Amino acid sequence: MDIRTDLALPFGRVHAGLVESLVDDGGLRLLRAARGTILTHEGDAADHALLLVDGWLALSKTLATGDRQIIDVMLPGDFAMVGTRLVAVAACSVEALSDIEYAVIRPAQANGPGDSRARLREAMAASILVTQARTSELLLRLGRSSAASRIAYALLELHMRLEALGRTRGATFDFPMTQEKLGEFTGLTNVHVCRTLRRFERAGLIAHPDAHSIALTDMTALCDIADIDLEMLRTQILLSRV
Amino acid sequence: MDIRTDLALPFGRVHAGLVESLVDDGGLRLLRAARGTILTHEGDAADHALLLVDGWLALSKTLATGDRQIIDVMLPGDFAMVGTRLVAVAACSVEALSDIEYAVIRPAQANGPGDSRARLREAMAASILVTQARTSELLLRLGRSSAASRIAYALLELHMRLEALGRTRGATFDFPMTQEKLGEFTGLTNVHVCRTLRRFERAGLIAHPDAHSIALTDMTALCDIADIDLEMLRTQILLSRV
DNA sequence: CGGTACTTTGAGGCCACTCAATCAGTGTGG
DNA sequence: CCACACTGATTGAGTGGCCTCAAAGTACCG
Repeated sequence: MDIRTDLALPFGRVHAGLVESLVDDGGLRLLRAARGTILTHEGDAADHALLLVDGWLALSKTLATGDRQIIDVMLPGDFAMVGTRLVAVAACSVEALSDIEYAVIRPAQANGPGDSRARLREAMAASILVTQARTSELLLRLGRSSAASRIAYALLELHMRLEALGRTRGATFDFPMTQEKLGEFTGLTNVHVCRTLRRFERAGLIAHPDAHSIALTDMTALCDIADIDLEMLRTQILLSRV
Repeated sequence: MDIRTDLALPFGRVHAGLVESLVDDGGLRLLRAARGTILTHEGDAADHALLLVDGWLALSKTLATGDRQIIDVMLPGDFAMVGTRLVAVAACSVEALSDIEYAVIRPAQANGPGDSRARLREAMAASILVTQARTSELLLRLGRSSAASRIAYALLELHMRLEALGRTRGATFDFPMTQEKLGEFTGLTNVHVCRTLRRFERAGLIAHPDAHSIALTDMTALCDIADIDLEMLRTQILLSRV
């Protein structure tokens, strides 16, 4: 299946085929990276954006103590502003959570003339706003919610976003993150993530069809734990009110 | 608010006198609100932005349980995207932390022609990026830092931003937030904020010249606790490397 | 088949929370 | 001018959620 045509979905406005037309322009070149690759270290010189075409990717920040926090998980079709012209330094590290396919977007490319460039700018702007909404929501959870609530929220958010991309099989989806990474995302230790997931599993809220998949078997209960209004989440976090 | 075409390309400096020239244009009207006023509730219909001219203002989100998290504190000169044309619903509540003076910016106004409008769009785009940087940094702290570290960080960030505005007297500045609000900002209870502040005060890290001011009397120690690189913070969070 | 990365489970400890009482400051109406 | 209400700060006692440390267990891969 060709992911690239799905790019339009989360925004409702970006036309299918955006990536193809940009590639055809000679403006974008698709790159690959293996799981675990760190594309950018925070603090590196950077004034570009990334377009993730396939796979999962994490934006994270690190304290001097070495503790890391994932700021946002990017899924296929998402943009990330790694650096800007104004501050040409990467604010976050960028790490591949799975094998990925992506493109680097340089300022000159986004600023170029032509219809496909204009659509690219629109898609980037929309993505920035959605990223901000997701980050705010995560901030709320980290500040105010229990471990169970945060993990339930993370799972539900990812399921919902993947569903909009057509990458779920019912309540089941591929989940390339380790418990360690899920801990970095939810502000917990890998040990406590494990305990919480096992608890969910014993309670019948989730299941592990195989090692790299997860199934949300009782989404109502999970929503309850996560303190989520699904409809609200869909419009605000996903922009999928089309 | 249609900033989409501008968002892609950041973006010059905000010129002094921007507000004045906009007001003179008749495009903006200055409004006032008293401390404690909630300008917008999250979920309200909204497609406008705010420009804070004077005072402090908080953007916050609330869980169904009633727990609130302040996402960002706005200081004079800051913009907040309350809603966008794409998602015409307020993602955050907007509350005055002090008596404030502000202006509402409607999409038509920001999109208008003229040099001052163009500068307004630039300033808004820059402000969005800086807000995102601040939010990410806060997220890192909420996920990974102790109470003392978070509070030290909050105080240092606010001092630094106020200093850039010329609103500090050395290490001292007016601080209109209650301990309750500081707790909402740092993800702590008012009780624990109190304990931590008293501990700082006894250790000589901060002082209370009067009821509504605070002095950071040992900034080096505070930076140490907050795990901050001051220079890094200045460039990334403040954009003041000029 | 050894090595490595990841998961799982137990034991124990600490940080921040809750509940609760007191104190200080500020404004308000009689 | 004082009594009262109300908001906010302070401090104590006790609890619990999540962390740390540690040891097995499991899956994958060369």
